[in-house]
Amino acid sequence: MERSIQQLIERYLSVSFLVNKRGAALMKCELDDVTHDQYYVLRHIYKRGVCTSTELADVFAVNKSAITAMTNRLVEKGMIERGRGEDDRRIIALSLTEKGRKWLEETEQNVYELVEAIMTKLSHEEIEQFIQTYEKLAMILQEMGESK
Amino acid sequence: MERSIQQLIERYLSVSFLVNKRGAALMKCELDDVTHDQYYVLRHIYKRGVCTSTELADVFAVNKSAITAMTNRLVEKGMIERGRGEDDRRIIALSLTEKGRKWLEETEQNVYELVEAIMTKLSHEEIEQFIQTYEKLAMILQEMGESK
DNA sequence: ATTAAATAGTTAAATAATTGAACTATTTAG
DNA sequence: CTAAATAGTTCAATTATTTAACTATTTAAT
Repeated sequence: MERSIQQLIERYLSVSFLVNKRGAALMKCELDDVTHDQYYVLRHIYKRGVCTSTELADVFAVNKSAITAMTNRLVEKGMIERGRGEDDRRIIALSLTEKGRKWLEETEQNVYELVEAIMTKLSHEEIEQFIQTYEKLAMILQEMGESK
Repeated sequence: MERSIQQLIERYLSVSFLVNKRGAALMKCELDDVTHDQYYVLRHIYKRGVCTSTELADVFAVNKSAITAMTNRLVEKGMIERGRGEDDRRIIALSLTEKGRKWLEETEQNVYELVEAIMTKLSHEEIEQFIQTYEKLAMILQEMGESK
């Protein structure tokens, strides 16, 4: 393997790990009762309107039983609710409760301010370029996941 | 908050979550018995030669007791060992066993190949720029974590 | 020099995330 | 119309994590 590539990989492994851990730790401060993963479940349902366990399991790249456990906790907390599908009765539609929607909208404000405080230390172009590359990586990973 | 910034934040939250989850899922395939977090503990000790619980807790941004639990498992697996410090007897130096060192060196090969397969779908300059920005973010997060 | 405060690490109890296998209920296809 | 596929749950086990209480050791203040 080429030496310069190897160094890039080494740097990537170290820095991605660091940023994820520290980023999650900072975000946790804004999320009172809700965990980091639960926050992303709520976000996804909010953006979709309704969604299914299977869809969440695909997005999160985990087993469906992990989603069952997480959604159980969110139902207990009164943040989401389950509704049977009309046409296909195997499907259970997950949606935010009023409480869940309100909580998310308020919390998004705080999270946005946190991320903004970090991002604005970089130039607009640098952020834009960074996110574009990140999105390319997301697509590459998606393809690799599907092909397996 | 400015609208374009808000969109960047939204994109960042979505994509960073996706890449982390899917990246971790892909990496797990290479790590047989060892978990994702344990792999990074081993990596950190390998790079440092020896290190302490407190140092790991700082790097991972978790409590020291979380580190105790993780290192216990790694000791059970025969990957690392604990050694009392000579000068300060409170300190316990963590180091890789021969087995741990060999396992890590072999596994790094596979992980590197995995990351390389992803990276080489982007241009060298794009990766370099991406990692540089990532490293800036890491520094910003570090400062924010310290000031709190 | 002795005591009080700080530091390094562990233990224990609780919660959360995750996997894998076995299971129920429903739908689709041969 | 039965067999296979799909959607979701349950259960048992493992891992990661937090918080509070604890032990052992070192540093600092009087």
